[in-house]
Amino acid sequence: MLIELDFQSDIPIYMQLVHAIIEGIATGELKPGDKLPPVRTLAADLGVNMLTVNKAYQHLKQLGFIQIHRKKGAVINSEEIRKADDKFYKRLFASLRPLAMESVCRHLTKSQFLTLCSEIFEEIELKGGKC
Amino acid sequence: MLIELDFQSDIPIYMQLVHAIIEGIATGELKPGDKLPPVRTLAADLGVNMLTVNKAYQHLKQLGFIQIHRKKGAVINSEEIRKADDKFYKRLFASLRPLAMESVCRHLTKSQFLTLCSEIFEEIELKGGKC
DNA sequence: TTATTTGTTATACTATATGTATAACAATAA
DNA sequence: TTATTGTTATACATATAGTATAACAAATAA
Repeated sequence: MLIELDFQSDIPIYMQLVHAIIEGIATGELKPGDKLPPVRTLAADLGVNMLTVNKAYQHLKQLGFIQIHRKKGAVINSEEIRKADDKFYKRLFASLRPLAMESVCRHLTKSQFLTLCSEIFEEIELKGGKC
Repeated sequence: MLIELDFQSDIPIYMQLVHAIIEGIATGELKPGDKLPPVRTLAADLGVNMLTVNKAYQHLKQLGFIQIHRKKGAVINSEEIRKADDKFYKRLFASLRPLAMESVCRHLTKSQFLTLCSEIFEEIELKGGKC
């Protein structure tokens, strides 16, 4: 799995890592039971500190996407465990709201906004994700 | 215009302010030419520091939503100035992507995601916004 | 011209977040 | 037992967020 980091981005490195791995799960590249690389290995590969990778893994664990065992390492969770719950809906809604608001201010129609969203989902389908 | 802040939120206060004002513009509550309160006044009303409000105004100016004059204060820009440009599309896309990815991981279908977005736009329309 | 309003800037301080660098600790599978 | 792996601790640097005060600067209105 190829992970590209943008060290100039205002998005923290550990968050970019979280996003990359979630994208891997969404597209089916990472399947339940798959192992993530050891923190030391991934840190070396990406040229970042071990603790940065560890922070990303902890975050993914918190979100329910992986389980972490000593020695076994980080493993992708089963699909059941990561189902959308009320907490997620609230977070999703709270994230989408300001984006929609600014879009309306900038004269994007509802239709244009939905089309943009559709494009993202089509990209996921193209890579093998089911949605 | 009523602005409610959540001091416990992980979203910075100045950013919550930015969102609130953008929402006001989206719904039509704030129209081109309308004045925002002086930084001191708004800061006092909200119980935050003057510089926090100033930061929000600077951010809104940067985004093209307001103009700031000495003495006259902050004024909502004309609709033309805040049209969506390539920079905004990129930002919007970059923000939507991880949300869509995580949604797919949590078994939201494309259709469910689009419905959720639609609800937000309907809320905007209900409040008088055009989209 | 003068006074007032308003945004702007400067300084200082606190707390938190992000990231690096090292090193040691602890569990567990082989 | 040993090697691997996650975990934790320290220390450090930098940036962000927010508060508190105060002074500066422009522009409008009297």
